[in-house]
Amino acid sequence: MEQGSIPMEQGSIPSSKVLSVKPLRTLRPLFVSSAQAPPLFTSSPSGPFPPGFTPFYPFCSNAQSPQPDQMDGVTGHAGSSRKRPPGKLRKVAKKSVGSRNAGVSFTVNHGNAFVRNFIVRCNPFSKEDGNREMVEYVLMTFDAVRRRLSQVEEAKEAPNGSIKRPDLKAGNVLMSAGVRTNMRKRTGVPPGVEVGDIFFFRFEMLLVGLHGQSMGGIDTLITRRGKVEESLAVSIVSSGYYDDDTEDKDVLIYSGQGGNPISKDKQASDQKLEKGNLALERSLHQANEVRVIRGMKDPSNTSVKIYVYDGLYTIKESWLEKGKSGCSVFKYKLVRLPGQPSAFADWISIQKWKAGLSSPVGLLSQDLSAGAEKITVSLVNDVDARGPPSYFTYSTVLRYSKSFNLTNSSFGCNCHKACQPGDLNCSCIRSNGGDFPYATNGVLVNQKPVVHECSPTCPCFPNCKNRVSQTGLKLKMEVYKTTDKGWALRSWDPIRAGSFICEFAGEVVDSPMGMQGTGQEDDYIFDTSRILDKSNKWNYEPTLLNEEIPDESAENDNIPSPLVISAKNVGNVARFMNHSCNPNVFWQLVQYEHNRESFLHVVFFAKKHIPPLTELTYDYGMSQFETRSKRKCLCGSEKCRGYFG
DNA sequence: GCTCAGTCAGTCTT
DNA sequence: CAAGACTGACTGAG
Repeated sequence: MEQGSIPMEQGSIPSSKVLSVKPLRTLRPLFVSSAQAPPLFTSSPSGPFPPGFTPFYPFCSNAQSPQPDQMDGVTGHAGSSRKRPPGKLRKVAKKSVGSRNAGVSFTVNHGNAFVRNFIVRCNPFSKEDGNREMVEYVLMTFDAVRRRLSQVEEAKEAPNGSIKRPDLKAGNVLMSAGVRTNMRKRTGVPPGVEVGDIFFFRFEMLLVGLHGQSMGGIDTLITRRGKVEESLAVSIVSSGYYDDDTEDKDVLIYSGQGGNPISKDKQASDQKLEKGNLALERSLHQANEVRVIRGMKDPSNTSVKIYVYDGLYTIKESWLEKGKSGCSVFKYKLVRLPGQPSAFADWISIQKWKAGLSSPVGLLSQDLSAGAEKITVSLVNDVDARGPPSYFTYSTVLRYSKSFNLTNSSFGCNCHKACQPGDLNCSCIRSNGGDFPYATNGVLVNQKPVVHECSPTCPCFPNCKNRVSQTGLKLKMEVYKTTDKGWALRSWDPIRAGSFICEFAGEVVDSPMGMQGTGQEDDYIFDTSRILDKSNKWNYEPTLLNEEIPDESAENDNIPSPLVISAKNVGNVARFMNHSCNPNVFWQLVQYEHNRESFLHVVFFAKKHIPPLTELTYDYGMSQFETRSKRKCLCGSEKCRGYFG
């Protein structure tokens, strides 16, 4: 498959082989009407808008969204090919029941957006039976609260003592606030959860109704057969705590529960045919569908465990055998039902690719970056016979033609180790409003106008946790060809929400205006002044944690000037990221110094947990002006605006 | 730098 | 209500 690295220098291959690739980006240069206009302005379609902007929102086109169903699966990867379960969306009923009951359940009289949002979404109906939107909402809310609790704990500012387990605390907060879904237990798929979805905490699976135990590996459902009540197994988690056999992608040999010594001074014991084990035995005879969740190590951080929903299995056999401790252990053989999208199987394939035991179909180049990145970037085309993308120079950094003067430069901290969360003597932390912007594992806590990172000029250690975006690519990326959207970007590694993905590298240009009319249309423009739809809030909700709503107006006054970047001739993997109206990635401005001058960077972070081989997309936003170049959006999401650009 | 085993506080369901 | 289910972040040895 490997055909050597793709040419990075012009002239090394015949020009006939440099294909004119279909534009990935359909951004068009735009005029900034007012120098005073805040560049980071975001707004709902109803405004308000700042002076100098004329917003254009083609939201009305939802009903005639040009997204054909047959687009599902065309790219042949997990992200776009997953099938929505045959849902009982019951939209009409949901609306009427929800609006009638919501006010009864929640008589909170807060006028804030979260409470309104919360009442609409977390109505009794959507708590019992979910959908994709509800599942994503619950997961985003959980992680935002968890990140905030983690941030507060690390700064040792926790108001009610220490929070050793922010995941459990966040789970507790959401449970008591009723932010959960699919509470009605069921066999089969909880609506809104998709095969291949990944989870970083047991609580996440509990909150979306995938697995209803905060610790237990076997979840059961009590059923009635005539007068007899009995429990069936509905989902299991294979976590590595017992000796399960997880070698086969379609078969799982699962151990029953119990018998493991809880502490060092306790003895192992024989497992008993009771509780979960009994339920599994009944499910063997009932042959009901059992959800299987496979826990495994995060390949890019082995101290982190990830749970992968691998779809429905049925139990084919059970037996009793002697475990390593010499005690009896129940074993259950589960076989995956055919016709489901691949999930765990992808993880096995990726392992083999990484180990060099096999290659993905259509591999054109081992490293698109030609050594520029610390980790290789694969180039794959398994949809047609064409070659690599058109020529560009791979650069990992943003190139400024002139310095970018920022009025609020602070020129670094004086910390001499790693900067410590909660240390208000650190000027970099003070620049971030006192909150350390990143929590454990380097996840961004909140979106904000600008994140201030420590710089190479700061005396703190290079491993200071406030340099997340400067450490280079950490994820194994793949640039791959789609059938309808040109080239696209995805990761072989799973990505946790809030994780750093990459910077938008390229050349800073004065204004996209220069390109107009020259016939040199630039489809690789990134412009911070484009309007984003922020209806899906990513940040944590202060009212859930009884916190005051912070006043960010002061911070907004210091928003830097618009930043326009072209990645047409120079760029990194970010130039291959496509637009989506329901994206899994967002961008964030990050500022740090170099040679005593401050520079802005556009940095991408994961909005949700992203399974391997899922296309990475972000919202390109809307030009403030009506332009001729608005393009049909091919994102395929339910809330697709129809057009973008 | 990396992996592994050990430690321990922690929360839901039955 | 107590028992039982096992996690996740961290620490220190190898």
